[in-house]
Amino acid sequence: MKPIATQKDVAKKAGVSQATVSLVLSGAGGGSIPPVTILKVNEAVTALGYSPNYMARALRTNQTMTIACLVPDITNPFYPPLVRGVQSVAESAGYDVITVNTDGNRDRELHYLDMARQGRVDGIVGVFFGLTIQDIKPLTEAGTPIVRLEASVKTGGAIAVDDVFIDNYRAAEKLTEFLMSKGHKSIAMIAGRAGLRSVRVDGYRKALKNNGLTPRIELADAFTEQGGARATTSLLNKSTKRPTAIIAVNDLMAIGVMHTLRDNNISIPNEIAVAGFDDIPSARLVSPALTTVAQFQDKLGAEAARSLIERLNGSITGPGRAKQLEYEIIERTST
Amino acid sequence: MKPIATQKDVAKKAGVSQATVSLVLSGAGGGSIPPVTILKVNEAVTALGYSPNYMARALRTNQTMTIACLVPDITNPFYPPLVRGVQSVAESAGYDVITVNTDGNRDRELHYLDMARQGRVDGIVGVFFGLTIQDIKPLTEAGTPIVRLEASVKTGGAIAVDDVFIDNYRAAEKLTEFLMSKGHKSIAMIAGRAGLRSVRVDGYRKALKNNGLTPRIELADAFTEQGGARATTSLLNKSTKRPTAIIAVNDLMAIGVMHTLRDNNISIPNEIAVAGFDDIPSARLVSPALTTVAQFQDKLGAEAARSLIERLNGSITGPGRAKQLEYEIIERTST
DNA sequence: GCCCCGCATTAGAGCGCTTTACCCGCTTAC
DNA sequence: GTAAGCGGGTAAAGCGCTCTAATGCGGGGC
Repeated sequence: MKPIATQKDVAKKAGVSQATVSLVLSGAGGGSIPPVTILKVNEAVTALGYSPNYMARALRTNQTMTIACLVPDITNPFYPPLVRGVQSVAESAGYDVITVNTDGNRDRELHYLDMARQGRVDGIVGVFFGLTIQDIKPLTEAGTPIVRLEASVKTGGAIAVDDVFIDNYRAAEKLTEFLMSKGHKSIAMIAGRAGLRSVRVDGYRKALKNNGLTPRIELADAFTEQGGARATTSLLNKSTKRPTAIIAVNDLMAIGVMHTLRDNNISIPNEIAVAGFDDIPSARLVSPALTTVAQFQDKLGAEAARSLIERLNGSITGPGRAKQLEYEIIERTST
Repeated sequence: MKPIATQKDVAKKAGVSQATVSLVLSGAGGGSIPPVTILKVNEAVTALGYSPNYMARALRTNQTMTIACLVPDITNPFYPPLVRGVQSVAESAGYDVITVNTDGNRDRELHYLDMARQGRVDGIVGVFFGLTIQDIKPLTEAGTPIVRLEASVKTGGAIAVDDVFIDNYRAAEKLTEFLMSKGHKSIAMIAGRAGLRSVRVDGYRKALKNNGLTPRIELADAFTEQGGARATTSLLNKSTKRPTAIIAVNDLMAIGVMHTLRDNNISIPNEIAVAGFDDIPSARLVSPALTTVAQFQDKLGAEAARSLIERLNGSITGPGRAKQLEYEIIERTST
């Protein structure tokens, strides 16, 4: 078990002081260090295989060059591209990313916020389900930037929290309008009980109302394929006339809808059209391929990381900014 | 911008020395601290909202309570469950997890190995494509445990590197045998050029050879749906007789195979049966549902994390262990 | 010959924490 | 009467690094 070399070891080997080693390595000598010294130090560094102790540096400089990325659940196919987006931007700015799963649970979200208070990360970008602006405020006041990823218009206002969002209200409205433009007059929605999906329900409602149609909302017990399937069964069992189109608040549920319809020998899209949200990879793979609203999660993550880094390097200060990203309705064969 | 409270601040507020605060908080007083002092300190802690500085503690103790998890690409649906498995075990042992994408690139893998040399993480669990045991050796000698996730039998031997693997050689053999038991005599395989998949090809070869059948391997240009689709087109265009079954080395490619077959009006599984590897979520969702080999990535990750933690807390030392995990052939309607 | 200046280098403080060694005032054992 | 023991605490060292202030030194100007 051989010990790891420190600057002190390098200094001894190079015949200079430890301070000089630090100066050479950080490049902060301001040009006052002659090439010969630099050479000696570099030789010693490679000879000993020195690499700087991250903790010591972080303690001293109060900078970790690390950011945290909080997501509810990495196994939900919506999030990996988002995480990747964050990572690619962060990395090219020299930051590392710690990704953590919060399960959308407030306590866990708070726990991970604490990472910043402990000086463990320089900033946080995340999808927060349970946290309010009040939870975040103390952190930003202590100088830790935070960027939120949101599913609807939102702003931190005077508080220095940036928001990057996709206007799901409008997206749902547009998707509903799209179906109406295809001639559908009876459009049902499969929704969940909580969370960010409700703005999608609101947008759907709005679109129907504008056209004098009545909404028909079936609540699912989970945001999963099974949840969507069960809700569809219950919808079909109702005595009222079948809708001609069903929108699910996410693709996973929409796929569940499709399975149930197929089990009931209902043809998609001839008898009932189906659409979802998120454009997860499976959406393209099911048959018929699912019409959905792409959210470009990678861009969302990248933009959030960019915002955070602007705050970190101080090129942006002041009150929270809100940045809206694009969505796109991807028309496939399920409608 | 109010400064974050330190132990010094707490000490002042509680009217004790900073050392006492540390003793109380770490619980290391050995019972020699009277309840009244503990109370005073705790009151001061909550009053000031103190939380310990992670970097300072890590510098002092030389322990980060963090492990790194290296995966090639988090957006590949194979990996998120694996990462989750690692995280859940690590977290319950008090460790945090840094997940990084290496793109299967050796330089990036080396770069992230360096995180351990910098004292940034206590240990590493990962899927290494480019690294050899020689790259890893220096680290283990410096006392940093490493656990590798492998796709075939592998062992670090005398070097203290644990391996957790799934015997894909046997898995491929079994899957091929399964198809033969269904009466298939002409079974093709869609493979990729590199990487861990080759043991799957070898297993397939072995099974056919044992039964006097000849392998038929079509190389794809990428381990993706498109790669599988293109390889299938090229396979179908050959003048030789069509196979009655196709195995792809992963599910993504198998789904590509299915699309191409459908485009050519070839019925699955009547004319050609299809099978894959990995049991990604989409495998269940396509139609017909894909027969595949489940690898239980969550268990794989959990087991690896467990191994690593045993090394970290010193309950295991000595040469590398190799642990084999189960796989299971999931029969669905595509065969 | 003396002073001053700039260059190269270094000593040293200190980031916040853990941990060891030790102190103080007392009681108890011999 | 002296030493050892003990409960309750503290001072201080030091983890590896950054960075400021200070040092030594050679040479040019007077």
